[in-house]
Amino acid sequence: MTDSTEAPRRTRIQQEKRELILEAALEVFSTNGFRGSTIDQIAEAAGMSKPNLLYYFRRKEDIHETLMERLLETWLAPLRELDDIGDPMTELRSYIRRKLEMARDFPRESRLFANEILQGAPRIMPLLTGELKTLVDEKAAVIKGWMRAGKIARTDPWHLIFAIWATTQHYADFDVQVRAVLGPNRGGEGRFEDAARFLEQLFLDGLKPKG
Amino acid sequence: MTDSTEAPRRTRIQQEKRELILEAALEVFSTNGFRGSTIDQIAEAAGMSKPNLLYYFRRKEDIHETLMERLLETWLAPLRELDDIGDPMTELRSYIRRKLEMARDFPRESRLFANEILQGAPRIMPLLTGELKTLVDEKAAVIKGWMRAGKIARTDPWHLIFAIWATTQHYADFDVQVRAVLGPNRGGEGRFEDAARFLEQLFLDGLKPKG
DNA sequence: CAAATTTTTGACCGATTGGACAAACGTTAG
DNA sequence: CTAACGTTTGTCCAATCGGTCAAAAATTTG
Repeated sequence: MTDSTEAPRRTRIQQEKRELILEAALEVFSTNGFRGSTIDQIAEAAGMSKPNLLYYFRRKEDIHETLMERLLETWLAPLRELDDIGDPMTELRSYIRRKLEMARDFPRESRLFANEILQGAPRIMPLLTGELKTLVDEKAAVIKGWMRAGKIARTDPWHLIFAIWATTQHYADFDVQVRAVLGPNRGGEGRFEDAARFLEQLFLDGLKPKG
Repeated sequence: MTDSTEAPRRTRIQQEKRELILEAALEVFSTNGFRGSTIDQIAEAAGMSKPNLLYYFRRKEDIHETLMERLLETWLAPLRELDDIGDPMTELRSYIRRKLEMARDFPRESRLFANEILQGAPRIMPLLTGELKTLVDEKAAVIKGWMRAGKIARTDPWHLIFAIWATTQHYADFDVQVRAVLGPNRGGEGRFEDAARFLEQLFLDGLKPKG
C-alpha cells in the first residue's frame, strides 16, 4: 500500500477534496492566469473556505504545480502515439484529429498551458528544454524518415509540428475570437467539424508528395 | 489646433510622457497580463513614480485600454491590405509573410492581444463581434471569389484566415517554447526564415488549384 | 462509549495592491 | 519679481492578497 513515488499516502477524503480543488483551480487559473487568480476564487469555486483549501494545498503555487504536472502528460500523449508503423499520411491525419479533439474537449487545459507559455514559462521551462525537446526531436526524426522514403513532401519537421500545435490549439486558446468572428450560426457546435475538414485539406494536400 | 476627435489637447510633455508610459506598459502587460501587472512595475519601467504615472493616466485600466485601441488598428492592417487586385496566390503569400514579420517585430503586441483573448476578451469583446467580424467577413468574401474563379483551391475562407493567424502568431506567443524545442542552434535568428519557408510551402501547396 | 485523529472554520496578520491628495517643485508669461 | 500653471513627489488609505493559527467540529479508531 506504500506509494512507489515520493507522494505521501492520503486518505480517501483527501483524495476527493484534492481532486475537487484541482478541478476548480483549472477553471480559475485557465481564465485568469496564475497571478490573476486568487485562492479565494478557487476556494469558492470548490465550495470550501480558504483555510480549508490551504489545508490540502499549503501554497497557491502547489496547486498550479500539480495541475501543470498532470497536464503535460496528457497533453503530449497524442504526440507520443505518433508512430513509425502505419501509413505516414494516416498517422499525421489522426494526430491532427486527436489534437483538435483535445482542443474541443479540454480547452481549459489548453488555455492553462498557453497562459504559462505566454508569460515566459517561468514554472516549466526545464520541462520544455528537457522532456519536450527530446520528444519533439525524436518525432521529428521519424517524420524525416518518412520524407526520405518519399512518403510525404520534404519540409521542416519541427515547424510542421509547430503548425499542427498552433492551428489546433487556436480553437481552444482563441475560442472567443473564433466564435465572435464566425457568428452565431457557423460558430456553433459544428465549428470543430468545419475546422477538422479545413485542416485536413490544408495539411494533407500541402504535404502530398509530388509524385 | 483643436483635435478633430474627442481626445483632449495635450502639452508636448504630456505627449512624450504618455508615450513613455505606454511603451513601458506594453512591456509589462504583455509578459504579466493585466491583473498580473502592477502600476508600480509600469512606473518603474517608465522611470517615474507611481503618483506621477497616475497623473497622466488616471486608472490602470486607462493605460490598457489606450494600448488595446492602438494595437488593434496596426494589428489588422495586414488583413485590410489583402486586396482583390493582384494575383490571389501572391496576395495570400504576402499576407502570410507580413503577419510573420509582425510576429517577429512586434511580439509584445501579439502577446498582449493573446492575453486579452485568452481571458475571454472582457475588454474588447464588442470589437471582436463588430469591427473584426465585419472585416473578416469582407475578406472571406474576397477569398471566396478567388475560389469561384478557380484561382485557389476551394476551402473554408474563415478557417483559412484562422490558420494563418494561428501559425504566424505562434512564433510570437509561444516564442519561448519554439526556442526551447529548436535549441540554441536552430532557435537563433534564422528561425523566422525557416518558419517563412515552411509556411509558404504548407499554405501554397495546400491551396494550389488541382489543375 | 471515549480517545485519537482528521477536517473545518473564524479571526487574524503582514505585505501588496490601486488610487487619492495636498504640498512641493519647476516653468513660463506678464 | 510674481502670479499662474503644469509637473512631481511623499504620505496616506481602504481593499485585497497569500498565508497562519488556535480552536471547534466531524470523523475514525479502540
